Amino acid sequence: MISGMRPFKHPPANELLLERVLYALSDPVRLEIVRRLAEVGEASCGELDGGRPKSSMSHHFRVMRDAGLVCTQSVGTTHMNSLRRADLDARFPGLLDAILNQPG
Amino acid sequence: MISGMRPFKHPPANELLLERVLYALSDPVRLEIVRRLAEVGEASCGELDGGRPKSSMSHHFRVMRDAGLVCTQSVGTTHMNSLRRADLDARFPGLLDAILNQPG
DNA sequence: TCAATAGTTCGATAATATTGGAACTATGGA
DNA sequence: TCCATAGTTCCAATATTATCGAACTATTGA
Repeated sequence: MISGMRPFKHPPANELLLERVLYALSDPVRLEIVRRLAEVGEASCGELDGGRPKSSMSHHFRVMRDAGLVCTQSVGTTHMNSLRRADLDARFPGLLDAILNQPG
Repeated sequence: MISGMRPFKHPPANELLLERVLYALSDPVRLEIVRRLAEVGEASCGELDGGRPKSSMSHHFRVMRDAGLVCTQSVGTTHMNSLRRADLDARFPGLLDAILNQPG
C-alpha cells in the first residue's frame, strides 16, 4: 500500500493564525509536547502521553494540528508527529524559538 | 491624597507563567490592546475599548494584569495601563518582541 | 455637597474547552 | 483469518471563559 493514508487536515502555512498558535501553546500539556518534539524531532502519540487517556491526547494533538504547530502522518500502525518548524518560522519568524527558549 | 490608591494585584516578575502569558495573548481583543500599548506607551481603559462594554474591557484588563502583561495604576479618575516590558523581557527574554513583530 | 466620569464588581447566560469511557478503524504480525 | 496495537471519533459530564447589564466605588470639578 502506498503510505500516507489518513488525510489529516493540516492548514497551509500562510493561513496560520497567531492567536491560534498562542492558544495551542497556552496549555501545559501541549506546551510540554511541543518542547519534547523540538528535542526529539518526531514522536508517536503514545510516546508523549504522560499516562493520560488516549482520547485526551487525541484531542490535544488535534488542537495542535489545527493551529499548524504539528504535522501528523501515519507510519505503519502509529502516527508520527513533528513540529512544523519551517512553516512556523516562515509565517511567524522567531516566534517558535522565542517560546521554546523560555524557562518553564 | 497620596496617589497610587487602588491596590491592583500585579504578580512579581519572577512568578509570571509562560502559559498564562500565552493564554492572555491568544485573545484577539487582548492581543490588539497589547499591540496598541506597545505603540503608544500607555493608555486608559476607555481609550482602548472598541466600543465594547466597560465590564467586558475590565475583564480583559484583569486577565492581562494577572498574567503580568500590563500594569494598571490610578491617575486621577482614570486607570492608566502600560506594558510591563522590562519585567516581561527579564522573565521571558525575546518573547514579547517576537510576538509583537508578527503579522496579524 | 452634588453631579459627572471612569472603571470595577456582581450575577446571569451563553459559548467553548477539557476530560475520559466506549465503540470504532486501520495496520502489521502470527 | 484472527489478534494486538495505535489512535480516532462519539458522547456526555464538567469546567472554564466571554459577554454584558446593573449596581457600586472612587475621583474630579462645579
